[in-house]
Amino acid sequence: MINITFPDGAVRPYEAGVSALDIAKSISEGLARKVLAAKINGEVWDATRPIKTDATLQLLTWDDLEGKSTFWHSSAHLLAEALEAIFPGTKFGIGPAIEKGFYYDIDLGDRQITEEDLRKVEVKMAELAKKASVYQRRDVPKAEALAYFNAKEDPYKIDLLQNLEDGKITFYTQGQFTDLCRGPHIPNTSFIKAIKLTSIAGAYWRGDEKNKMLTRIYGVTFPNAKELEEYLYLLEEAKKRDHRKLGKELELFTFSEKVGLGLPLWLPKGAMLRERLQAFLQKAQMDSGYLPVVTPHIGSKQLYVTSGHYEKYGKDSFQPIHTPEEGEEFLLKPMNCPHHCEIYKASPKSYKDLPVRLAEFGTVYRYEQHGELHGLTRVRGFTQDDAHLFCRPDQVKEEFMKVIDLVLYVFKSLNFTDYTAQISLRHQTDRSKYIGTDANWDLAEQAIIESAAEKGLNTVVEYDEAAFYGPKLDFMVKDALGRKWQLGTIQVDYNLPERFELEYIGADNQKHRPVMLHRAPFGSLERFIAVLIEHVAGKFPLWLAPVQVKMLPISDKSQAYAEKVAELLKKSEIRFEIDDRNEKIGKKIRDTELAKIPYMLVLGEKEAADNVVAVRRQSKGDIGAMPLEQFIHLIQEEVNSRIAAE
RNA sequence: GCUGUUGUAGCUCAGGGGUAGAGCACUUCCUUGGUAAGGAAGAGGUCGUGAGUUCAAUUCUCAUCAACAGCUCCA
Repeated sequence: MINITFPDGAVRPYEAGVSALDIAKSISEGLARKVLAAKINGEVWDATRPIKTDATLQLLTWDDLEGKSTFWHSSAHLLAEALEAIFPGTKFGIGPAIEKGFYYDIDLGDRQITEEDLRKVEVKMAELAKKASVYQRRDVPKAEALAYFNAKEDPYKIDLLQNLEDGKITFYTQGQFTDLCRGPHIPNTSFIKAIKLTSIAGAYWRGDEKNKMLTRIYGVTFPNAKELEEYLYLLEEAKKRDHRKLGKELELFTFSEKVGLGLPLWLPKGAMLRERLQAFLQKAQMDSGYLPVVTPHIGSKQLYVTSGHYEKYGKDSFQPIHTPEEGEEFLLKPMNCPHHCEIYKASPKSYKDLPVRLAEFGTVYRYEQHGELHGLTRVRGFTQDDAHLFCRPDQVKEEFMKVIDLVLYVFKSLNFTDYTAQISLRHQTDRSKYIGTDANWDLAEQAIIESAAEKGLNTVVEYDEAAFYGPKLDFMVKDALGRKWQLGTIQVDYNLPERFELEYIGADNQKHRPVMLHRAPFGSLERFIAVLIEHVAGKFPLWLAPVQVKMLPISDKSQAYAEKVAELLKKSEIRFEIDDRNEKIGKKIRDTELAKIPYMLVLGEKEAADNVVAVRRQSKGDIGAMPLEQFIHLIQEEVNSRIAAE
């Protein structure tokens, strides 16, 4: 008999050789039907694999991340089985689970696969899934494995086998298909109820462009049809919310080939949105003791040689700007921090002056690879809501906490309620690649961990993810469609104070080196606005909406009244437009609704006579007539409370 | 940067070896209309750019640029 420890701490005896599935059955049949895999002593196993020693057990279902990835990995095998049935002789690369689904890289020889073929493959997969083929695990000696794939003439699997140790090789077979695979897999194919092959793409073998290009088929599967429907709905919704599409429709920004790739042009409405966001953060920063600074868009190359950025990124960046003066070279600034270091140095600092918090909406230029440019999320010129905090080592934690507060305030104000924080620390053992003393690193890492804990953040710790110059905390937010985006970041830096020889005079009258914190709650305005557009589907909260109110005169008889109302709105700093086109009211309302403008005022002779405005709220409809003062009050209330749209 | 797909009016798109079409937007006129599309007329395009094949290229071929998707990258 062996002892199995359950997640709740309960320990129960079982026959040696029992499987997780057997154990699930002993609890309830319903549970057994849901089990996809199991975590045995922290390792994910097949639910059917015999357990021979004492172990801790956690059953994995569709609700667990590992359950899902096992499910999708098994689906990749099902895809392979279907492909082999339809296209005999297909060579297989790798077929892993990914964040949302799975893919399989295949070599079809001279054959081309089309979208229509995918539909056929889906049908075949569904047919094979119904057979409830068991995923059979088998240990295979290396020689036998090589012989198998030699016979199958599959060069990719042979390539994979070269790197595997004899005695640790396993095959999985389901139905007619056998694959080299570490596993684990779901009990049988019948769990896969809903199948969607989403796209075909090229991908190099082992991700190396020197290798052959394989065909990659992406897919996603679900344990029931409803989840697939939801997934398809989200895909469609994501398409509708795409910031590139909405940016064009709502006249927020554009690009011009003449101006250059990845260099966004902000249209008046987009610029208004940007300025509202900046004003919002500026106010919050002012309240938190930040000092605004302004620095130029270029800087001497020497500045970046000093900072070390030139050495690290110089070749891959915009090349230096030359001047008529021989030997002078300038760089478009890729970062604001070196400039800010020089501002810090402009006057001697006492320990009493610290922390010094320098803030700037600094526009930086980075030569992103051509293929990486994407809407506003990856551009070559963008504005960081940057700030650098210069503090004493003993102030790091307190400053960190304050920055966390600021970031959370920003998220809350913009209605991002679901976020996690990733703490990126040094490699656990290898410390060779980091700059700064161990004592300072320990201090900073502790500071981050403690502040995150004290703020009650939902955190993930990642080792070996720190920058060479210091540990960091990144905020990942989930948008309204559940997609994750990395936004704000807080980083500790020991490198730049060293390189720029920053100092302060301590209470001991000795020179000391300050610690620097980089932080950006938005990250970049471009990227943040892109995420915001998709999060709110273009329906900005009133406090950000480029146009808050659209006035719709019923006919030109009401034009004068609209202009009178306009005067008063202007005095109250409300952003409005008048639709004075020769159109009927229904048409004006429709166009304004589609432009996602929060409020409409329908103004006719009736309103003029009663001295009121007839208010209509975007996507809610008519909310009745009221005196103008009351409407203005309503707007101001909504702006001040930063209520989210809808 | 690599691979694939695409490039026709401001936008969304149809077409196709004999120099172009729709809807929306725009202009003018009629209409002065009450809570999601009133009517008519008009204007607007070297069919991404360059070269080749052809009597003839926007259409076919090649190159190039850009967008999109994927891969690699991101201070």
